[in-house]
Amino acid sequence: MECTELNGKIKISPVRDLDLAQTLDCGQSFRWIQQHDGSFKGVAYGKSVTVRLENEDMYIENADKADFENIWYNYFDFMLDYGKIREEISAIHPVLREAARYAPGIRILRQEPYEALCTFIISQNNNIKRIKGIVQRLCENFGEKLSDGEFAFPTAEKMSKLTPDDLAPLRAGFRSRYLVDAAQKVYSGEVNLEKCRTCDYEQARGELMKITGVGVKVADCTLLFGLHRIEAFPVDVWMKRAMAKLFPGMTAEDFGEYAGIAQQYIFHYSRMHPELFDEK
DNA sequence: ACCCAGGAAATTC
DNA sequence: GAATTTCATGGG
Repeated sequence: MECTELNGKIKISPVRDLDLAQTLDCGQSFRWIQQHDGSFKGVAYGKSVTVRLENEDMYIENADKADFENIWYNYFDFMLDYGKIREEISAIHPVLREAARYAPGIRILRQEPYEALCTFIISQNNNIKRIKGIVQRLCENFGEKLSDGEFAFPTAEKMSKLTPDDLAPLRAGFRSRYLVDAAQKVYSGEVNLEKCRTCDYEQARGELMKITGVGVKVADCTLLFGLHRIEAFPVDVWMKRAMAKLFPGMTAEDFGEYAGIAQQYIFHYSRMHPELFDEK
């Protein structure tokens, strides 16, 4: 994989096993917006960029080679061979093979841990469209304004000094006090996110669940999408239905060390085929 | 008006 | 302890 830089833009090639819509708009990140020309505009790690993919050529506007090496190579998880992983987990179950074949361009992003934590706190008993709106208002109200007018995700330090009432403009409802609690525990060090990257999985879950508003599912999403624990297997309402109907008798452990990637194939496949779950 | 949304806390049994 | 209700908000 080569990265070349030309006037404020980089080109990465060849890029395989990536589809921007499947990856950026599949409910793991809430900050990417598809433009009319098919490209995606978003902010991560305090950088506002526009990303497009033409065959195996990927272009990132407003980035240089250093950004690629420090941020985007990791963000898009380019060190993992998803073709090989897809092949491996397709052998586990024929329906999983079908789900993986349906959206082979899904990758698990390496998002900022604190952002993943907050966005999945917001996600509870909520829908993706409204989650995006709340996250956008959170950034506009409390994130650093970037040079192009976009906003970074706010820091735990900034949010730790707020009250739930300060978050009223987000219209996040009962989740506001959860966000403040998360910010305070992360900023004070009572919850150590970086430790959760490498420690025992159950221990990591327990660490995150010290936060009010974080249960098993939000903890698993934080671990998968923010700390790249790809063995994590978050089970939401869609996954509950999918497991009951498509994988009866199976559990997270049956999906192996790449369970989180399998989960995302299954989640996306299920959402795109709601008719599978009609009638009881 | 009713039901649901990438759940978890609070209350009740 | 396990099962049920409640929690804000918005869209279908």
